[in-house]
Amino acid sequence: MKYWEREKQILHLLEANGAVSMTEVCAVTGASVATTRRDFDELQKKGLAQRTHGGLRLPQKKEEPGRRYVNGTEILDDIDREKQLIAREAAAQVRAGESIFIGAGKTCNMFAALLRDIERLTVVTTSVTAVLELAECPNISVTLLGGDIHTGKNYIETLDPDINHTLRGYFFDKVFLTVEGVDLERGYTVQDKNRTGLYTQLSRMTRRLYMLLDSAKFDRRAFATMFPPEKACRVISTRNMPEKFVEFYRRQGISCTLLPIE
Amino acid sequence: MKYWEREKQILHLLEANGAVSMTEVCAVTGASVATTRRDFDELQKKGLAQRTHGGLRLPQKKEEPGRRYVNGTEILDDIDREKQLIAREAAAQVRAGESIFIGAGKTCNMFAALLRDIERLTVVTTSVTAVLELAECPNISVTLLGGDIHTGKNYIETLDPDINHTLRGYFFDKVFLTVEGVDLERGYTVQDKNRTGLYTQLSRMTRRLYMLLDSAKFDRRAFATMFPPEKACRVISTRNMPEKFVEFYRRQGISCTLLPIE
DNA sequence: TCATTTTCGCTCAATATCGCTCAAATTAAG
DNA sequence: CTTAATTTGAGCGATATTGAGCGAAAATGA
Repeated sequence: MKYWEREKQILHLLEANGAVSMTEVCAVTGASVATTRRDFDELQKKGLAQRTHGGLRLPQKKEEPGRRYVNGTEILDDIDREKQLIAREAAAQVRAGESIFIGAGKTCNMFAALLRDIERLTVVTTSVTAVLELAECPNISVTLLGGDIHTGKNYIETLDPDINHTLRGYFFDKVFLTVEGVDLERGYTVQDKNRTGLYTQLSRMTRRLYMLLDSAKFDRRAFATMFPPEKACRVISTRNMPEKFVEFYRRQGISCTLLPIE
Repeated sequence: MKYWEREKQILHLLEANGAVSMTEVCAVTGASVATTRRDFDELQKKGLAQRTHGGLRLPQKKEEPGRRYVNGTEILDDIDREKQLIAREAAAQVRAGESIFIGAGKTCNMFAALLRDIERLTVVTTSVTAVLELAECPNISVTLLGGDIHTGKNYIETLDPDINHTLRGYFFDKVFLTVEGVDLERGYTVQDKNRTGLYTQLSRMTRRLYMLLDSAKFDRRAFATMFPPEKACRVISTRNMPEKFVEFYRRQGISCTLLPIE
């Protein structure tokens, strides 16, 4: 019997019972204890199981800090479904060879995860979680702007009040941002005032500023105002966008993509 | 029998069972082991299967990009056990209220994960993976230096050739670094030359420069030289450190902690 | 606490498989 | 029909896997 057959059987037993004994496995696979021991070593080295005295058990999945951000693109509710649709539409706008900026937020994480196959892409971001989605892509050059670490519910970002020095000399084909709220009087608002400087600067460094807005953002006001709603060049949202916003963007001549909810 | 016929049969068997043995395929296709071996090579080169000893199996489900870095503190082998010991000893050196720098590497990730309960800690780092370990700690102020993203086997780091501007004005109580290799003639060496500038600068910005060295580092040379071995203030390693290094550090009067392997 | 039993880690020999080279066979081209 | 190119099969030393034995460490039970 070959190794992969034994491995399959062992893992099968493991998933069924949560743990298996050495003798049990030997009986099932027909291999000697020495071989089974080596198999256990192998499984442990792969991180698929954990050795104990006389057997093997499933690795206890510890919910360590920081771990949860790695599933920051999971779809958990209806709003997340909207975010996913918006992210997909945004990713369809990106072409090979472009230079883009990605903001911080769950929509932006989802967006980043969809860019992996685009050739010769240059990405600049303040989102540590977006970096995780793209770090291993050899076709993508990723630059992370430095600063103090701030955590949101679904993302980690860097914030630097003096970031504008670093940005000098850059130009982006497209900039993709999310915000905490949009309001027709106050405009786009975010929770952290240190973000307003960066985002305002970015709006001057590109000709295509995309705002990614799910329906939870409308008529909400966060602490700090960034810029008025007509500053965005393009808005990507869903058909859940309130009528008065649709009306407003249309009057301002701002291209507004309203995706159908499946 | 032609190649594509065998290929079709092999793939069919693979999809049915998840894996096939060499002899099994030989029996079915009627070809010799040498030919079957070549077929296996071909399938692997095309990415349609993965070779193992004695057979072929389906390519294991690729874990999503970024995911693997989140388990960047797992202990998988003896060297990792050393790293964990070294990280624990290093963490014991850190006091509440201090300002420290953490380098990039698996040892540094483990080290960072052990700092979560220290009060009023200020951490500066270039390691994105270390940030993940500390991001959610309200008692720790984390600053991530910006730059281009580079990935190692167990870590993600930022590299910026002009980083020294950003560092101006900082002072660290302690700096914790790892390297790719130590050599008595060449000193500490790293793979990426852009790291040497930062690390050399750091050695001037603290009175306590700790080098975290597991036994895989000794007598290895990486591409770029940083600084001579006597530049470190303190070395944390294990009793596996070769005698000539022990001797060297002792003669230089460098404090050298050699942890017992459990 | 101490003795017994099981399990562990290690080494060593036997076996199977691998990678490689070279000759034979088949196919393709002139 | 001849010749070159490709594919196939076999042999051989090197490497990897396997199973058994043995002393040490760990779990078990009185």
